[in-house]
Amino acid sequence: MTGYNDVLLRTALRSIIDTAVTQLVADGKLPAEARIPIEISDTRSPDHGDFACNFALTAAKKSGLNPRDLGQLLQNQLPSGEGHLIRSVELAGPGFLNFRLNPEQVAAYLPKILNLRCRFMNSPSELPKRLNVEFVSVNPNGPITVGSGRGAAFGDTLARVFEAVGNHAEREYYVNDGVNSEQMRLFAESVRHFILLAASLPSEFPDKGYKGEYVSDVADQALLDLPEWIRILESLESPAVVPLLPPIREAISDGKTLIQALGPRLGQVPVVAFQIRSQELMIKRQADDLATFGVVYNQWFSEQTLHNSGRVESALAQLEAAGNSYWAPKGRITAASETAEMEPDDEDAVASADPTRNALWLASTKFGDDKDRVLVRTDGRPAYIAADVAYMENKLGERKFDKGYLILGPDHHGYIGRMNAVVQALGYDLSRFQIIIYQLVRFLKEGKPAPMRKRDGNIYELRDLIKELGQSAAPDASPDEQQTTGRDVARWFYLMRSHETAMDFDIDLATKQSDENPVFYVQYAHARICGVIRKAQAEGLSLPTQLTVDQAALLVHPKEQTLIRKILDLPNEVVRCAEDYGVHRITTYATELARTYHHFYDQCRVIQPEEPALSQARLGLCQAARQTLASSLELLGISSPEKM
RNA sequence: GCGCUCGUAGCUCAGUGGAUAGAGCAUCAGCUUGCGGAGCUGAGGGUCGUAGGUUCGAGUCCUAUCGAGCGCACCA
Repeated sequence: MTGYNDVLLRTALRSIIDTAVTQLVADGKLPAEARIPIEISDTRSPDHGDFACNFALTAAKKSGLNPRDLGQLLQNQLPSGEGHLIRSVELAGPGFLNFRLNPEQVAAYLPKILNLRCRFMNSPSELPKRLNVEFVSVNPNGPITVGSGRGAAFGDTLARVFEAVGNHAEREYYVNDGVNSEQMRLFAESVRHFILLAASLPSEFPDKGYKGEYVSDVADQALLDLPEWIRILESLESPAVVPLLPPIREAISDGKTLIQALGPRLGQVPVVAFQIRSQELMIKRQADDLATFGVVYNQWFSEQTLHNSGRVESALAQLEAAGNSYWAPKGRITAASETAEMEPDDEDAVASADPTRNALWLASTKFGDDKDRVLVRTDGRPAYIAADVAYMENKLGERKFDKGYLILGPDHHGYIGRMNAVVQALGYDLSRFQIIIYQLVRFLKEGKPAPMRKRDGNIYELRDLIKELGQSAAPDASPDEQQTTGRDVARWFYLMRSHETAMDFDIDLATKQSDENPVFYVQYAHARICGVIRKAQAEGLSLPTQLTVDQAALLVHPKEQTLIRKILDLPNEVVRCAEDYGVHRITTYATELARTYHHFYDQCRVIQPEEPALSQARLGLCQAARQTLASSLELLGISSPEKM
């Protein structure tokens, strides 16, 4: 079985050097401490060769030699010259070893790449892991905003990267649908207000209610789908709603709306019914928007099911049994490094005197959190974090994921301490849980920050951004094509920067100058290759899906060599991304690969009837470049057009 | 006040402890009787916020400091 490690040029070099060092140690020329991990790096300029190694510098002290002498020793030990991967080794500067490779040896990797097709494969030495990536998870009382877009693009691409290196990655969305949520009730009351208004019934807009356009959208939609109302009202099992059922049933066959069905009796529909229906509609809207963005979840996990199934209760019992929670009055300060003693007010004094008004606390300071957290409030209702405890137990215990990742926005970094504490309080190793925080993305319109805050009635939604980018970048395209283009541009812009950096997204620039967009530069390279392949086939050349080593050995032109080496680097980049989550490097890589191809194209004519063998070899190189570009774009969730 | 994150070219940002700090956009100058010019070549542009420290070597690691953003609920 061929794994990606077998096609890594760097891996081969590393192993050659490692073997040489091992031999030197065995011969007693180096102490055993000199055996350190080998690093292969790019050279700064072609004058320095193809690859460099800093072994002599890093291992000098441990070997008791000066770097130049150590470099000399290693240089003499390395196999090089005709027939070897390494043609020559140079000792340079303070002790770098610079390698020049034999071109035909490099070209021999091309057939391996072609055999792999577009797929990465798991390294045979490691078992695939079951990973869970939770991201976006905004409450079902608002749409997917352009702010959440960064988390959506990042989380989805990270999952793709995990899969590319051979793991199973499940994308998960946690739905905060707890029926006791005050925010959700307020959202339901807002929707209800719009519906009563539409029915010309008296209604007052709730205090601090939700105003955005999407709220009235949800209200409009809620009026249709009468069977859903039947289902919800029946599930309430309340005698009060029984009289409402017949008129709704009747209206279904007449094709009427809820208003026409109930008229003034609309006011008798309980708020909880509005809460369930508006929540369902909001979740569907979120799922639709994310699907448009290329993000499809394996699991929409409902918080309420944790309460209904008793999992919250049992998780809390588990904490208590482990001694990681305790009952104590309100306002108790438990931080170990205490500076400001809080004076209990009168109400606290009453609570302290009355044990029935104690709250259940998570002893999270035991696990490094800066304060203990309330699990169950003094009124007996579970706090939000109680469901989190059950959810974490469900992920790591019940569903047994090897590792859970939680992607959060910059406003949530306060969660790190408490969530890490929850994991440990449940008895799990912290290595099975990782929170990744992405930084703020600020949208500029006409040079000013574009408003996108929830509940200000002026929400900038992800769907708007996709539409806007698609229309301006492809004004003559069909709506479907515009949507794809908008998605491609948006995902690229979100992903081209490190998730650790706060970035500005200048919408005017992204729309006006979309022709100059780097995503088109990369996609154009792919389309150009497809054009060359089409032309070659029209001229009777066959597209090689396989090359022999002898055929590939013709590819010794510097631009061909650079292109092959760049192609071989993708697995290396992907592995790094899986390790440190820096998925933005894929965009950098794709841009570099596209540029390297354009350079090759400029100097190496592919289709040359008088040179059939070379044409075939170059066509094989084109195919490998096309595969690799398409793989990179696929990791980013961006399309690889064959024509533009 | 405590905590997290970030300060790199005019702008937006890359940058595995390594050699002369890079790309895109913007500015300027060039390239085509040939496979897609949405391309290629070149030029200008930098006190890597500041000051110490660690080491053979620091944009990168540590400390301090200045500046910016965000978070510090019996909300979810």
